[in-house]
Amino acid sequence: MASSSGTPGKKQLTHERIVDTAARAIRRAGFNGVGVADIMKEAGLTHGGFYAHFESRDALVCEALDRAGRDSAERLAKSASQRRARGVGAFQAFVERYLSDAHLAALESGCPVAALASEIPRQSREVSLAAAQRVRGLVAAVREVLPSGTPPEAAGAVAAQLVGALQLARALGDNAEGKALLAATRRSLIAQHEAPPSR
Amino acid sequence: MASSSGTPGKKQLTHERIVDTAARAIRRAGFNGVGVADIMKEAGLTHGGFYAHFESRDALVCEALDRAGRDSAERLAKSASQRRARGVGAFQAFVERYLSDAHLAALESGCPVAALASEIPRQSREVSLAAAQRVRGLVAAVREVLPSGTPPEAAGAVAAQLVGALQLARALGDNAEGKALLAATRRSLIAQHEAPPSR
DNA sequence: TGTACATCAGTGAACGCGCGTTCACTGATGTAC
DNA sequence: TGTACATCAGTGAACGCGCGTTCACTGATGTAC
Repeated sequence: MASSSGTPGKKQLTHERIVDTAARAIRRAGFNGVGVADIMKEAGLTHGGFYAHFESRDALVCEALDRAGRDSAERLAKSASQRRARGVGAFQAFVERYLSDAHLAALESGCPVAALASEIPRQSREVSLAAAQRVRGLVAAVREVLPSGTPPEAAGAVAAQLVGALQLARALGDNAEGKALLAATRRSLIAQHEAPPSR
Repeated sequence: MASSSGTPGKKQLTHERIVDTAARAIRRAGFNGVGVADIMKEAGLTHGGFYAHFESRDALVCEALDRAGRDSAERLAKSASQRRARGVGAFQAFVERYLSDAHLAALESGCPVAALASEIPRQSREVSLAAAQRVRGLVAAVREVLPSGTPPEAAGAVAAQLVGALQLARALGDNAEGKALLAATRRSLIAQHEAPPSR
């Protein structure tokens, strides 16, 4: 009998590897842009074993969304906290990292909401519910860094601007045009929510 | 010999009907969510005749993007001008219509950028170039209604917020939660760009 | 300690299905004389 | 004016391909006695 809790076990490790691979793959290629066989191959397996790990492709996609959300939030928090250590406010640090040129280029390891948003309403109920949770997670993350004095309802509008800017910039291309849109959005957001005038 | 310019001719009429059908279909179902046969059927034809009208599926998608952009811009302008006739400023009218509950529900006839943005970087070169043009068109439309005094570079950031809000609201569902996000974004945008204090 | 058996993770061929694209054909319309 | 023929828009069967899913099987590991 394997350990039911505690250490992972071989199958669990494989399971996590598949989820991790899928989390990157769906951000890179879209919900329907990559097949079960591709994901398994990328994880170093053959496709036949897939259904020993997941009930369906959709079930994997749901797990992959969770993983992508957690993963991206972690990276973002880490990178933003480095910025805060240099005296930048929490909100500004978050915005500067979310709307960074690095995030523009990092589709595959970036925010899954930005990578997939317009496809969400077209997914199965199961998948779109999991994706809606990622949206709520992003809005909550924004709410936590809003400057004091900003009403918490503003979080949704800010999240919208973050997600939209990354998407429009990516649609324009990872070039001067896209980067200019990102930069303009950074400036707009930070100016709008800057600390009350020091006087 | 048919009229080379002027009146349409039967084939051209059919062509336009296919493009129109496709313009709605790709907004509803995504770039890859609807097949050639489905579109032809919806246009009242069989799929065999498709390649007499278009060189490839991608070629149709490009035409459909143009059509969707023009179509949506027209609706929006019309609806916003009605609002302006009642004394609302151009910027506010535009924002209120773009972020209306009606637009939230009208995926199929709404802004193609909001309907498709996150899929754009994954399309063929041909299609993603056509889609980037739609993004530029939207930014230009925003620029035209920016209140005087707002720097034109702000247009990209505003467009990002418009697109992002519609997408997040749709991801949350056409319900109270989605509508609340839309409403919060309307307020945020209008408050931020309101006419200079009347004094 | 050694043998026999059960379990388990993963393999690879096969299924039914829908896709984009091609092509030989049909029926209606227009033109030549 | 009437006949013969060319053109044209659209039809429907067929192609090769990739997908999600199923399943009989294999080889390694663990357990019983």
